[in-house]
Amino acid sequence: MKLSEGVEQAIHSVAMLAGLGSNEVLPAAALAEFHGVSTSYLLKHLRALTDAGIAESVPGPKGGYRLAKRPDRITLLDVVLAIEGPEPAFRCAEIRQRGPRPLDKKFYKSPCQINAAMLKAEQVYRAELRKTVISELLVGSEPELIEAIDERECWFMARNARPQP
Amino acid sequence: MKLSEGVEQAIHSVAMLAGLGSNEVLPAAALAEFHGVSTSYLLKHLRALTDAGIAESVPGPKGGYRLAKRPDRITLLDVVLAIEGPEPAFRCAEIRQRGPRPLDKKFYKSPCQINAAMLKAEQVYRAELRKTVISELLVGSEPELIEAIDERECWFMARNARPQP
DNA sequence: GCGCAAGTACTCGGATATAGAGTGTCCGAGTGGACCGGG
DNA sequence: CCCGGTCCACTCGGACACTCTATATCCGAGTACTTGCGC
Repeated sequence: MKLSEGVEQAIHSVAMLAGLGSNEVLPAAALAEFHGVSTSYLLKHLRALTDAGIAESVPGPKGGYRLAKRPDRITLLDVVLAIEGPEPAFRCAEIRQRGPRPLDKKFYKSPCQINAAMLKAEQVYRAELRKTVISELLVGSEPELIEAIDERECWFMARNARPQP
Repeated sequence: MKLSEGVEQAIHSVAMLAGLGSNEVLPAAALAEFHGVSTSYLLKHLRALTDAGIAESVPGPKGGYRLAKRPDRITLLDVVLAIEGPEPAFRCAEIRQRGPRPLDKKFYKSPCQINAAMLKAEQVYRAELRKTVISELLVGSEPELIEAIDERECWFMARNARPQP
């Protein structure tokens, strides 16, 4: 059980896009440079976010990415599912009916207890992720840290954010 | 985010071992046959369970596996961690400090909000898995199903379970 | 007949190949601005 | 000087290699039973 690194990149990117002014976009290359990751690889995940309706892309020069929804309407779960896919982590392969003398099919209508327990845990997991929205992520604990982060991001935004007509 | 299939095999195997009488063992080959999976691969996971103190192995002819603890003392989380490893699914690579103009090191003492939120969700997930113990898995909803499963398992046990002197 | 010892069959244990998904990269399609020529 | 057309630079989009983990397999170490021999 391991989430792909793309999830971390995607969440950070979404958080960054949340700091954009209205009618501003940020190119994928800038996001990649800011986080020190591969541009082409990040593009793949940004596209996944676009397909999921979280971000939207503007092609051409002066183009880039921006959020498609308000930051307080995007949950961590939305981003995770966009990158990792909607399927649950635990897939019951029904190995209980693969051995010798399998029971009658009618008995396998309801999922086995193991599957139910695992899925229940994952529902709780997802519910917890659903509680956190992107806009919450910006509030840190220490004022100094917030200020430093804001200063750095603003500096970078001023260099890379581009107004969209 | 995908749990390995070994997790499912391990849980089913532990549940099966829970049905053994005292001083009885079940060979890995029998467990593999019952679930229709590869014997050698299941052995790897059974060894992981042994290393984790969940099961114990008896070598030699008439040898096999049995639980090392009472079934009501083994949680689903124990099995999952034994197979998947103790590391959390979300590993923060601290990409926030990899770009240009990184902040002073002192600011990165505390984990970022994203990491905190993801880890919190995983704690909830684990807590939910901890609630379920192996012995609970045997109780199904429909009496007929329980009877049929018991009948099949007893038949298989009679064929493969081996008393240990 | 009894005891002992070597052989054998069966078990788990660890090291070794293979497959698939995650990771990283490249080239092509599309778009907006810039430049140049004509009116 | 103003307008239109062409060219170009920059963006995203999708198709193509590489790498690492999960999967599957094989061979070796150890043990209890079996069997044969000697006493």
